[in-house]
Amino acid sequence: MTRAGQSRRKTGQAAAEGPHPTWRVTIREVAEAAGVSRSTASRALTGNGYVATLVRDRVREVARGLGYVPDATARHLRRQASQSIGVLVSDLSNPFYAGLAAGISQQARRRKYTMMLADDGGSPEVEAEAAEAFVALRVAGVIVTPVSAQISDYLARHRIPVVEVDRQFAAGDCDAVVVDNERAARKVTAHLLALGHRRIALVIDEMHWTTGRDRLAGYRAAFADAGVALDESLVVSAGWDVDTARIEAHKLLSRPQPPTAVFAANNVLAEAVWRAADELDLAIPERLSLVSFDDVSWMSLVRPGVTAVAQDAVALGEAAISQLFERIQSPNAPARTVLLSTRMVMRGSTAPPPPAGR
Amino acid sequence: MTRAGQSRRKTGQAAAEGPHPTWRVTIREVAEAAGVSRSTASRALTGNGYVATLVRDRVREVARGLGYVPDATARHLRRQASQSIGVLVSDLSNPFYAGLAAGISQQARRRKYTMMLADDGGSPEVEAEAAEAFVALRVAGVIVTPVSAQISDYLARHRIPVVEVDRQFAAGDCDAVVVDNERAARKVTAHLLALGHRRIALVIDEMHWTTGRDRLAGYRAAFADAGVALDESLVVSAGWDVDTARIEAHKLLSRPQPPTAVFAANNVLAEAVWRAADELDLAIPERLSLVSFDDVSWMSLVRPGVTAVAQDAVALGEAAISQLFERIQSPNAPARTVLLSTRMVMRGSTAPPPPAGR
DNA sequence: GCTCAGCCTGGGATCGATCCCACACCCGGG
DNA sequence: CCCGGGTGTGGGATCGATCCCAGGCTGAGC
Repeated sequence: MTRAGQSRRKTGQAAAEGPHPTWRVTIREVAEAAGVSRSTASRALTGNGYVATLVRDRVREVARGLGYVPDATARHLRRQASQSIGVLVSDLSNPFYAGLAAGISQQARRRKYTMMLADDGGSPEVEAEAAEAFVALRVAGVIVTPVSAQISDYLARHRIPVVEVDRQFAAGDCDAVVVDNERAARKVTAHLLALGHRRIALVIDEMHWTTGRDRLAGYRAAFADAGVALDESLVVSAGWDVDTARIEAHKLLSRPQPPTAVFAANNVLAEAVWRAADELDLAIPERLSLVSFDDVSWMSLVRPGVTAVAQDAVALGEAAISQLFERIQSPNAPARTVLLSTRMVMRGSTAPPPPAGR
Repeated sequence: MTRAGQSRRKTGQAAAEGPHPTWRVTIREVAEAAGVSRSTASRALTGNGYVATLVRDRVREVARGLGYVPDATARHLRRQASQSIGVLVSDLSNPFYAGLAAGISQQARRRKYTMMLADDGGSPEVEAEAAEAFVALRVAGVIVTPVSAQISDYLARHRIPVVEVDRQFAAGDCDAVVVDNERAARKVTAHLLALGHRRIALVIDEMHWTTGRDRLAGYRAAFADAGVALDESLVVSAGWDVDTARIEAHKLLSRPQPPTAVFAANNVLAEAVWRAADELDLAIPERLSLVSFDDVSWMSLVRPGVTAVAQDAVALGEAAISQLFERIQSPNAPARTVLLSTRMVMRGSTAPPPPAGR
């Protein structure tokens, strides 16, 4: 068997070599087969500049016959403009990020852009690495759920348009698409307070990024609104993955004075609390009320369903990409933050606290 | 404000222009700033060929100072070898595909490859489009969950290594990583038969691809093994998304002679059946037993948990990528199909049929 | 002193597509 | 008859990085 690509045809040689050429077809082969110059072939295929209709059709026919696919690499190098965008999320296995990526992917395709996707697993080092790869590839723009403040700045220094989604680090310097975390958190906390709960725990991952900070602020604000004192020991940092969070939640729920309600700051934490409650045989909502930020499909599968703040991940992704394209169009417009609305989905996981818990 | 990139520096001019250059730094600027030729700078940065240690360090220092990031586009064009792989899945919002992508992404990063991801939504046209984009980008290889037989052939014709995952269309001509669908399906069906079920429905999406065909075959084989006659009307094509499948499942479960057990051929269908059973107030497992192919997280959150065939999507992705790299290394080795094992996870969703249902 | 090998550097071609520019041709109007 | 505008084509430079090759230099061996 001949090793593929071993023997490259001499340039200038006739290009007719059977139905399946030994080597990748370039515009040169197309031009030769059609009996025109590379320039003419290029014009015929791209549609830029004058070409006789007859010639254009012939060239296109020949190109199709040879299975010619223009080399995007070469085109981008010459045009100095790439047709791909970079997308950087924290965890593809999390349905929220997966939905985000799905939305972006769909819209990118509609605009004839390809998507480079990286998953940083929440690590700033990996994030930086991925950003460098995007710079190296000269992507047209990047959509990122940032885990460090440096990333947007780094990309901006390299003149790559950036849109931050979900979280926002470079407010004012960089476009962003986020939801009103504070407002939504305030509303669900108020809901629990209105039901009569006083010992409401907040299970959260971090409290410095916009998501964590604002959800915490909303939770606090709801207490202030209701004139209820807040027990700071009920704000629990529970880590990033289900397993560690489950252990933390377990501890929280087995305290001498356990909370009567839990507000989980995202879907992973909600899953952890759900599992912990199950381990401890704490009936929801009779013994424990639960609300979640981020509505994912399992929350409507379990009984009772989990009351949650729904943010449409797909819509978030779509908004991010349209923001990105606007930015690409007008690089010097002032930075803009788009605020998407959330919806509170009432299900069965909340009820007044048990008498003993008051 | 000056429009970015408007005024390009004359080549040959001194490169020292403040901390943040107006334009993207190329190897030419680095070379000039370090007082060497482009060739030497290239050798210094890549480490190929002779460079004096002193010079090398100086060039690297300068490059770092200028924030030089080599243009991957140009490098690939010259080297005729790309550092990205293409990944094409059917639906990123489905946790199975998301997990697959996550596994691939992680391993790709370890090998310093970037990942182009496309989501074809199950459409052969979109799949073909994406494949063409991958060819245009001259990716080093492609991992695909195929929806048509043409795709692998098309990519192969363009000399791009391909690995089919989950489903397999081009058996023998193309590497693949799959699970033993028939065996697993046979086992879970046998489990239901052993419990005493006779009216066991198979809710499935399609029956021509390897996944559908083999799961169906396994289901059939289990009946044959048990010497039980199979009611063909219990094999139901329920479509691709939760909503249409839920409607089909609803119809199935409200038949005059409903099944006492359902084998759902994937996680989407299992969700649909679960929801339909809930709508009809059919207690699981008392009135209806349920098993699923594909174990996703909600199946251990609901009560009772869903008995399922677990296939590790992340591991599948990792196997696919290592297979792909072997293929890139030795393009002419014979095609290989890797069979990953599955695990049957017993939970509470199966029980003997109700007396009336026998 | 000369040669030769090994070290080190720079010039220029190259990858594939694009695009500017020069030029050729045709036709109508002055 | 000549000129100019519109149409159509090809040559060659270009994008940025790489890499082959020629050639300069040094030092050791004869």
